[in-house]
Amino acid sequence: MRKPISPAVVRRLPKYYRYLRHAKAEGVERISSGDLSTMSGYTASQIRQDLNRYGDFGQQGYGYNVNRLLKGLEEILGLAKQNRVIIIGMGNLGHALANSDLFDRPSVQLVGLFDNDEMKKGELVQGLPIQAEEDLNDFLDENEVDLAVLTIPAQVARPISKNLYAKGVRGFWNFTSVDLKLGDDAMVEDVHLSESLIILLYYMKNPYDYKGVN
Amino acid sequence: MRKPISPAVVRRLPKYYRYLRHAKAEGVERISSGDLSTMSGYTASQIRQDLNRYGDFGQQGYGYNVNRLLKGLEEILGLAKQNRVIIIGMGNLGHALANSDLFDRPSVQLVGLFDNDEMKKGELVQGLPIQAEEDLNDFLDENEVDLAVLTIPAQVARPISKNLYAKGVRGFWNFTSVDLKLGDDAMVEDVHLSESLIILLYYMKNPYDYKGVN
DNA sequence: TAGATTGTTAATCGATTAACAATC
DNA sequence: TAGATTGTTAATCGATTAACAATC
Repeated sequence: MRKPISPAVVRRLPKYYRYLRHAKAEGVERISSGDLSTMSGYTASQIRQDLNRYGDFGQQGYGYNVNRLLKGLEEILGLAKQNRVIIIGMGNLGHALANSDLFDRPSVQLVGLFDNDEMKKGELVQGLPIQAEEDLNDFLDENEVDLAVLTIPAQVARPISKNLYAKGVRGFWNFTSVDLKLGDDAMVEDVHLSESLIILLYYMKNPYDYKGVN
Repeated sequence: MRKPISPAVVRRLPKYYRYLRHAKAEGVERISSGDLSTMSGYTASQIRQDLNRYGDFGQQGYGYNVNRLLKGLEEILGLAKQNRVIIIGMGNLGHALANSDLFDRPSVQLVGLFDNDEMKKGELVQGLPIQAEEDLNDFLDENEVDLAVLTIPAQVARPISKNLYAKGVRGFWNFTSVDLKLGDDAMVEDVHLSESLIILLYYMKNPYDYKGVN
């Protein structure tokens, strides 16, 4: 099997995807690594290296066909696949995510919302009723769930995530400030807002260390 | 002046801070790089390298004094300084952030909330009234603002951020899917939720590339 | 003192950039 | 064909790890 692809590369892929969608929206049909470099700030060399790991999307003397590369990236990024998603914790952040456009793509389909607050039970968000957390296990037994969004308090993050994992959930979008400890086949993507804000404070205090975003 | 510190190091600092706070909460008074390694998954060697860039927090044969290192990190991270913060865009996400505990620290003080929806004008969130965006310029003229949280639609991100920059704001916590183009002395920290979710989908599709969080 | 653990240099590893032949 | 631009190797750069002397 091919060598694992480093996180550095993986984190650039959604950016390439975004720039390409932008180019396409502007009617661009073909694009060179140089063009993408101008848009993204990455070097053309790096962009060619990155894309070349995944196949022969380019053509010498021509560049990349925008549609073809977009299709390729959608396949690579897993956007072609459908994932069934639940949100655990319907506080302000859970509501914000449920109501955002993040789950408008077919690749991520919201199928359940859960909160342990009895008052919220039955409230409709995006057409889905908020369910009690005590109903979670039954729900997981009866429905396939691929991905869980964790917008719960830090104290309950470990036990709830372990339970979800035991019930077969393998994708975790983790908004809690806790490092989850799950099996090797659990995929965890952290959004540590508190750390992100602290990093901004650091650079405001130490602008000398700031290299610019990207 | 010292060599600029790489983003890789900077992004680990808030984690060290979190682990230390956790250790302190459990009554730990001194801690070795080996202990921190167990907690964080980073190598002890790397932790010593990182901390050593900022001063002599450790002591041979003893390790690090938790309180002393915490104090040091607070200073380094800019948590000792007060920053005046406004949120632009009081949709679901703006509300969620305003109501979160992120702004409970003295280092980040919420001083203004803005939204262009007339219906929201005057609504109190955390004791602050939501103001119309047309009042933003006056507000910026009369009040010092260090940091702006951008929870606005992508289309208006560029002009609004440029305006804020022109009025002296230098810290930008950017939740839009747009790369801001501001002066070199603007510090931008992006939270690209859409990209974060796509990265999770990528790893769910390509678990072989996943190295575990941290 | 003996044991523990840091500070710091040197070695290694990996990621980025440069260069250019291949080729459309 | 001439020009453009990729694919890909080699060179460079930077970050991580290993090792161990310093020292508490």
